[in-house]
Amino acid sequence: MTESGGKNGCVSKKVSAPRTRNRWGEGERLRGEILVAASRLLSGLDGEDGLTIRGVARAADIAPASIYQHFTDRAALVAGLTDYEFARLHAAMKAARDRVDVGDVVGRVRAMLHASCRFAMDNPGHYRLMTANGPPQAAPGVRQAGPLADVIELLVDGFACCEAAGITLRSSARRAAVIAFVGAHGRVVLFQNSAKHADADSVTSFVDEFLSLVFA
Amino acid sequence: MTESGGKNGCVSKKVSAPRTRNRWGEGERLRGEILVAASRLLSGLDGEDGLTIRGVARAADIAPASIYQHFTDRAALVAGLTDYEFARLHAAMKAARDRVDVGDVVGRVRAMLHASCRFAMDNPGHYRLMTANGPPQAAPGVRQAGPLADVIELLVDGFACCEAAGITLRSSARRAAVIAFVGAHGRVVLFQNSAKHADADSVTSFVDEFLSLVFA
DNA sequence: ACAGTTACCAAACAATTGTTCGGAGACTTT
DNA sequence: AAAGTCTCCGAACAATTGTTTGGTAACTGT
Repeated sequence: MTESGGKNGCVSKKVSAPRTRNRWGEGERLRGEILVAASRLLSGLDGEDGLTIRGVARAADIAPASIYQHFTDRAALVAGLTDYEFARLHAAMKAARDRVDVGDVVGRVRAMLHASCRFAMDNPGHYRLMTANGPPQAAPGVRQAGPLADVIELLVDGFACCEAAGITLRSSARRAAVIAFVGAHGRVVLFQNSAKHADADSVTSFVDEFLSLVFA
Repeated sequence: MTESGGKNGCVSKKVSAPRTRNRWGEGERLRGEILVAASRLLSGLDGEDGLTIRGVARAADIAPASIYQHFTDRAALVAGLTDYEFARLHAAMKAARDRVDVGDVVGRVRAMLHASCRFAMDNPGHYRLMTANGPPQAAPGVRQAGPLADVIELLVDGFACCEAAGITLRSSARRAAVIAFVGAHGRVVLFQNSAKHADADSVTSFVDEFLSLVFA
């Protein structure tokens, strides 16, 4: 209770005792820093219960009140963080895909799936947050399917390229994309529930086997 | 809200104002009721944040202190609830399997998967709780793989029966079980994230298509 | 140099949480 | 009937939470 003290809170690292510096002209900047701090904090403790306004403020080394300039609510915060994380995943998959030669169509799909798995395994808390909140969108119809759809669309494109290259799928491209993504996701969840986190490679190899099922 | 009041909480149904009845001889009975109440409460709001000691006590219409006779901690409560839910899932799958003729080996596997999907779709909060807490088992080695392993073993048995009946799989029975379970789980998650919860049948049909991939 | 805007914060508010302690009431034993 | 035990509860404790209000410092335009 009184440990906040006011002057010098005896926290572990940067006490931030007097106060943090200010910046000018870019109010939007703090928003990004808040998101980054929230992301880092979510990495530490993987439960979404720890994602509290005050906790984020502590992680970002700012005052709790400062968050309300950029997020009206705690709900808005987690929504913003969810979008942020989805953007990260989307970017990671895209980058992994573009790192593979354009001719290797199935290699590009595999790269995207592997990137997705790695993202999910590296930050389980984020992944849980992303998959936890889907339907409850009170806003009257601006977006309907959530940012998850964009990620899947990435895979649909990849499979469509495979089809265009003459490779036959055992389902439609969209169906194959859903199968692949869903399989990868499920396997990662299983990985996180297994006691021994020893082999992360087994997950990617599983994904490969999975892909061989939808092809051919 | 101030509706808690203090003296007389004006809750909706049974105010439980004076006090609840007592029972005799069976102290273990309340434990079950607590679990049931917690399960029901988790159904209402699907976040695991709402799973608070006081909330469970409110749902069970008992005093918060009464919980500590059966669960030392809040952690112990959620652990107990997790086990309880896994047992429910296990029982549901087993029952669905046994409802199919013993000769129809693939039908039995399908029944188990469908039961798993239905369970997950009917109670998303429970399912999230189950999949959220896997590894952190501080107890020195009584059980290692968690109750999820039992569920998967059920499927492994099913696929093994398929193999014994002469049906060829595209992977080993254990691998096929993991693939099938993981796919079903992932598909359900996707279903929960899709805005329109319209078609629950599409999930089960997806599972069927999925199964046709591991067979043949 | 003055007002105006931007960017941030300290302190307080009401509410809720986990947990503990000392009892009550119902039943059994003696 | 007295003592004992089992089962449960009321009330309090300290801590933490989301959110609001009223500022203060930095920087801008004029």
